[in-house]
Amino acid sequence: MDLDDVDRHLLELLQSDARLTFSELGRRVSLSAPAVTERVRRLEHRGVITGYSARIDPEKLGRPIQAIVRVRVRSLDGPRFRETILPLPEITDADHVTGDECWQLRVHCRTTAELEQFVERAQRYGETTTSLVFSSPVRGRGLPL
Amino acid sequence: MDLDDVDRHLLELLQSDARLTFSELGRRVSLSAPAVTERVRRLEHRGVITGYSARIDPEKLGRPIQAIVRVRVRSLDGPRFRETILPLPEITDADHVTGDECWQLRVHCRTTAELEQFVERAQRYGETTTSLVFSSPVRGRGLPL
DNA sequence: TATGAAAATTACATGTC
DNA sequence: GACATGTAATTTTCATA
Repeated sequence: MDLDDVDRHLLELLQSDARLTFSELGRRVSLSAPAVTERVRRLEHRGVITGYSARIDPEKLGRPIQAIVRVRVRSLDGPRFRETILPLPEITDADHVTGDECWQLRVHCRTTAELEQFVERAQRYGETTTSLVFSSPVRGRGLPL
Repeated sequence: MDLDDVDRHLLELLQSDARLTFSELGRRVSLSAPAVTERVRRLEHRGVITGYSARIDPEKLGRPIQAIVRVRVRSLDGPRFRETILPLPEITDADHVTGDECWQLRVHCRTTAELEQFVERAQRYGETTTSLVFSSPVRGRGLPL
């Protein structure tokens, strides 16, 4: 995926502040704004950059309970699990992984009662293991460039 | 954290595209650009918005191996684990959780050999369980508003 | 590099307590 | 009247052909 040093620099800058203007990016990488715009467009187009998002504190949105729920989904239940569980809005991340606890979900709930209810629903598709998150010292840290 | 409907609307818009201009946000929520700017600044200042970041495809950066590594860190080793493992650049997320597998790490490696090396380093602090990520049907989905 | 658009800043209006 | 929150007008900066 031949990225040159300037591309990598731009990715690094956008990873830490996605709202930097093209002009500002240009200053930081010593290029004109149009040149930067073109590079960023290309990075988007090639799928290197897949989007830009605001990070929001779940607590401030009234969802202080964060948990990681692992589910040993029985193989026949896979499709139904995907259809009914993955769209639930309290899920922010869902990974399909190796091992027999084959799904791993990050959920953000308003209360422990809501978490209990979520786990009960997930349990219809297999055994679950739930860990409450105390803290996340690293969250969405940028990849090295 | 009293957020009104406009705040929620702005958060939703910025969650799905953090590069929208204030003018564009203003159009979408039927408010003037300065009014929107003021609201967004307040949301940032109150810590509701904690930042803006570009999402980048790890594969396109030459890191196709993604894994979730759980570590049963022995309590005395906690501080050293934080100091030496958490800063490793292949980690994008680290959660401290309940249960005896008390740390959960998401790592992105260039090769399985690199993952092996990572796991060996982590193992100095306790037993590990590693799951390779096949796919992540939900990644960083916005919270409901 | 030139243009039209957007951002920052200032001044002023409105509504609520 | 004081405060929060909005609009309007102006200048500077930015996006883009």
